[in-house]
Amino acid sequence: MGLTPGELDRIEDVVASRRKIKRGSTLFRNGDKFTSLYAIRTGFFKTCVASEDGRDQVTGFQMAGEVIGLDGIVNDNHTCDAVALEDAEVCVMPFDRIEELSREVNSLQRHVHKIMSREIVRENGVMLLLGSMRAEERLAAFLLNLVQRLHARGFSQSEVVLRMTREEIGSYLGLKLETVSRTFSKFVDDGIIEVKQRHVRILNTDALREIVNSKITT
Amino acid sequence: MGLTPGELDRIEDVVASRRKIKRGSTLFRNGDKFTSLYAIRTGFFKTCVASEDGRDQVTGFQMAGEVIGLDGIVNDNHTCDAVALEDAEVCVMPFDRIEELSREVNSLQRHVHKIMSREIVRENGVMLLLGSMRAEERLAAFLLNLVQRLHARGFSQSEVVLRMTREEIGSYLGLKLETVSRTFSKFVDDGIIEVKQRHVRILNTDALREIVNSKITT
DNA sequence: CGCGTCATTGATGTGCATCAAGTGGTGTGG
DNA sequence: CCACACCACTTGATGCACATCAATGACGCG
Repeated sequence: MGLTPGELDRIEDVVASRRKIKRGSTLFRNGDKFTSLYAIRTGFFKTCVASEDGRDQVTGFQMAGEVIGLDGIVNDNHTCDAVALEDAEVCVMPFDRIEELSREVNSLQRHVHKIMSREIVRENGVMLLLGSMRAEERLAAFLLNLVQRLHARGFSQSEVVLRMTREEIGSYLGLKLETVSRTFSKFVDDGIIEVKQRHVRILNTDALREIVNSKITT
Repeated sequence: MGLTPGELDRIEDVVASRRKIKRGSTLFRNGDKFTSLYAIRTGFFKTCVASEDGRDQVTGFQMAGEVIGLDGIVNDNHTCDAVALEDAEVCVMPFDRIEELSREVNSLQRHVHKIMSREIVRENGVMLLLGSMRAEERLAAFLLNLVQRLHARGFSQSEVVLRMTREEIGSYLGLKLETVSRTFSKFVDDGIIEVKQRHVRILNTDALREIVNSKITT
């Protein structure tokens, strides 16, 4: 990332400790005091927000190398829950330490800004998805995004083991779990993917891509 | 905001110039090189993203005192369009200058982080809206949010002049313009608001609030 | 004054939600 | 080691909220 060895040392300084989170338990919850950002070392998380009346929305799925907790900065309180979907380990990075160090290390400062901006852009994309896409388009976009991120981490481009339930996928995509299930089945019928439980194999990436950007085509 | 006079001087230093934008023209566009953030002095903007196939989604409406351009940081390119919905003026704040100064002025650094985090939290809320609310709930939430922000700027709590078309509201809320129009009409029938063109008067704020958080009630 | 843009309202269609039944995989305790 | 219970998932039948299509009306601007 273009850092001098000296800078690298400083960056490691932002990690105060590590923390293990069991599958199903939360790293932080809505209302919790904000102190730190968390870099995921291993494992898989979802973040979700809830409204007073009990509605619930998954706002993202995060994997190794990604940072969560940015929502807490503005009010010194977290506004969403971060739940581990499998046993996980995170680096705890106290935010005041991050701010302190990023005053000295330009590249760290830059890095922090980019992480936050990237999250804003990602959410813009989700808004586009939720606001204007149909069920098939949403699921296709979801699958493509997932394999792309996994591939960047050295995993297969065509095989995914979903860490989340159909209901969680549905919540993220603004669909009901039955619709998610039916749409998976349709993709299978069309020969685009194979599904066995949570194992998904993508047979035709281009077909998925076509589904995503085509309002007209079935 | 708890700044010393010296710090205040430094903060004004981030403003390189001002720029006027005519109604209907863009402050920046998807693909434009990112150089600066913009603080809105006067006027009203929308930001919108587009997908390759021509789909279009309004991602936010911004008014005086708010900052736009954060989407450009991550890739040094803007990923959305910012369009003035009325004649506007912005402060141009070159981002490298912001980074430079925020290394020296802690409160500025903190401020920048909060602005970005606030945007992330706002978008989380929009995702909840798009993913789980019905048309009436969406529009009620939209109106409440709008008057709340206007009220914080010294305007009426009960009267709004909409700066955007029904279509733009619909795009933001994931609805078609006809649905927005019909929902306005329903609120009028129910005695919750008065509508005359783009002038909206809120007669019963509590009713709007009830609509927002109640999955069950009609 | 006439045209273009924006908004309203009605009639009809459809994509997804909802309700409901059944299957299969997994984990647990007898 | 098997029986049972539980949960996630699939699939079908039906309904509804919103989209779509279409006609008309109200401003505002040149």
